[in-house]
Amino acid sequence: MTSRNTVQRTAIIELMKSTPEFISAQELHDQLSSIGQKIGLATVYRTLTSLANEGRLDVLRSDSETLYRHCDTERHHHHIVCTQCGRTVEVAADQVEKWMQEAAANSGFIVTAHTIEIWGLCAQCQAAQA
Amino acid sequence: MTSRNTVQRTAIIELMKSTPEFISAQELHDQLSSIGQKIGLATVYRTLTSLANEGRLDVLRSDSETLYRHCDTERHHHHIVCTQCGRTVEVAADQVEKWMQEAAANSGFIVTAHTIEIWGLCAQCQAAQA
DNA sequence: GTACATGCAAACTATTTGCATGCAG
DNA sequence: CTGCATGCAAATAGTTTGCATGTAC
Repeated sequence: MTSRNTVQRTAIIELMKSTPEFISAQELHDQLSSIGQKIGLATVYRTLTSLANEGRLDVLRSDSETLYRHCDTERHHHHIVCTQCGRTVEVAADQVEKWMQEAAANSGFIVTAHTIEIWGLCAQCQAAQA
Repeated sequence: MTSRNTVQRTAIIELMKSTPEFISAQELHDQLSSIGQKIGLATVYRTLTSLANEGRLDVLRSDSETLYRHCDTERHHHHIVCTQCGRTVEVAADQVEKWMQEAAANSGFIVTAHTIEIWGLCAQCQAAQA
């Protein structure tokens, strides 16, 4: 459960902390390489998986790849992603969360995990399209 | 937009209609093969993708693979999947749908697509676990 | 000193694509 | 007959893994 404090792991954690958007393992690896941080792609994958398991990263399964983002442990939220420009905004999740629990309870289920992904058009792109 | 009426396409549609759970392209291919239906894996992928685009199949992105299920076009709904036994129940989505539109509107977004995936424990598996 | 983390390359999985052939319309 | 659908095999993309080496503790 306690992971070792290696240069690579630290570099990943720091970069994730300063990255507000979701990012793929490959992008992360590219960025680290471009700033001179020598690190193997496999290590990036291993570390991201480990951090996600520890709950330190949010995971988003996009089209064909897995995206990670520094997790704001304070509050749980979801995102709306603009399919045109990629702009992302957060959405508080309290209401849905409650709805889910209730809906599940109706069928005798207990909710243990969930993902909500919302795509749409942001104001700018709506205007651009008109 | 109008697809041709081939034996393979028909076979896939029929099998999907009689399959209540979500199923992967590979499983579908296996089943068709096992009942003597000769069909290429690539065709299964192509047809499933096409049917999903036409809105005739629901798509669920599971762990590392994509699952498809015959779509009940009547009403839009989501699912709760038991992580233990795989049992699946449907959940009407009206409320969440509305919540999403509102939440999006607050940020100037228009919702164009969404996925909601809920995992949990069904009554049976809760009991088995206790 | 010892076990766990890393790097590299090879392996793997799910899916996609190029191209020649078949069959629906 | 004409073009889209198919089958096969090879290609691809993202991710995982085996193994030798490095290093945190």
